[in-house]
Amino acid sequence: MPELPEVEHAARTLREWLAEGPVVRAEAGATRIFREGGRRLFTQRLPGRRLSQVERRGKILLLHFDDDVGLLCHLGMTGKWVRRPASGAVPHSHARLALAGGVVLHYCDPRLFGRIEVHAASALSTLPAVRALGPDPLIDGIDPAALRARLGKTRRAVKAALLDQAVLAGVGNIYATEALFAAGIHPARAASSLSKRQVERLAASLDAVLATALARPVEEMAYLSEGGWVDNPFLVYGREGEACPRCRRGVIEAPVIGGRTSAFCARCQKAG
DNA sequence: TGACCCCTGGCC
DNA sequence: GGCCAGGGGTCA
Repeated sequence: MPELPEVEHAARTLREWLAEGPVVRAEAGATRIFREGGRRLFTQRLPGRRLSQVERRGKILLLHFDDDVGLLCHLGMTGKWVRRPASGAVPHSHARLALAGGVVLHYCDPRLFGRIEVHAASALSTLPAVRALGPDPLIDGIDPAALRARLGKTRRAVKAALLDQAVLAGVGNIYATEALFAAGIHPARAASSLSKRQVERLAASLDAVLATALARPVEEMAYLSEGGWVDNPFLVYGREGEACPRCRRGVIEAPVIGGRTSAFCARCQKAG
């Protein structure tokens, strides 16, 4: 999926699109995107509602509508919202919001790993899935001391720990990989073994990597392009076998850590 | 804490 | 035809 920068972009886009007018019709396919009862609530509660706010917490989108109607949307791996000027066939469209004026917003998700839930808008921020999230780098900032406290609790690989949404909300496989490279930390290092200085470097690297991604033009955001990105914008992610862009002498290795493909330069990122 | 599973599509 | 994929949930 989309990680924090891509979900933030989705939030900004939805904010813009939903300002065009109230929902006049809501349709939903019988897919597991909706958990029990969610599909019926979606089609019944959304019509007539006007958006008041779009929040992003980590990789979770929270849409607030009037009359206390709320949506929680997680894009999973391949979920995205697309806007079409009129109704018509859109591949993998599982939910639709037709707006006054004829525009239709489609939630498309080929792999069906995403989810949409209907809740009271006033209850969105206290949902268990939201409360379980750690600090959000964009909203709360990354406090090195707090990050160190959380990483210090586990001997898991630091790469795996960074993917834990209770540690930092919104960081995913790509940006964890890139930040560890920027900080010169081996992804398999035990999280609790990092020094104060290393965690400070990691916090700064996470900040920088996410800021760079947020500043990237929309059309270059990886998850938006149809067949992957045209030019891989990352330094080590997806570059197995290439020369290290920093030292030029190491070769990028791509081991699986914590069940996900990582990438690092063994010369720049010592196992310690 | 790691293995496995959920799905489909794109690429080699 | 097999392998891989940015998500997370569950189970032992």
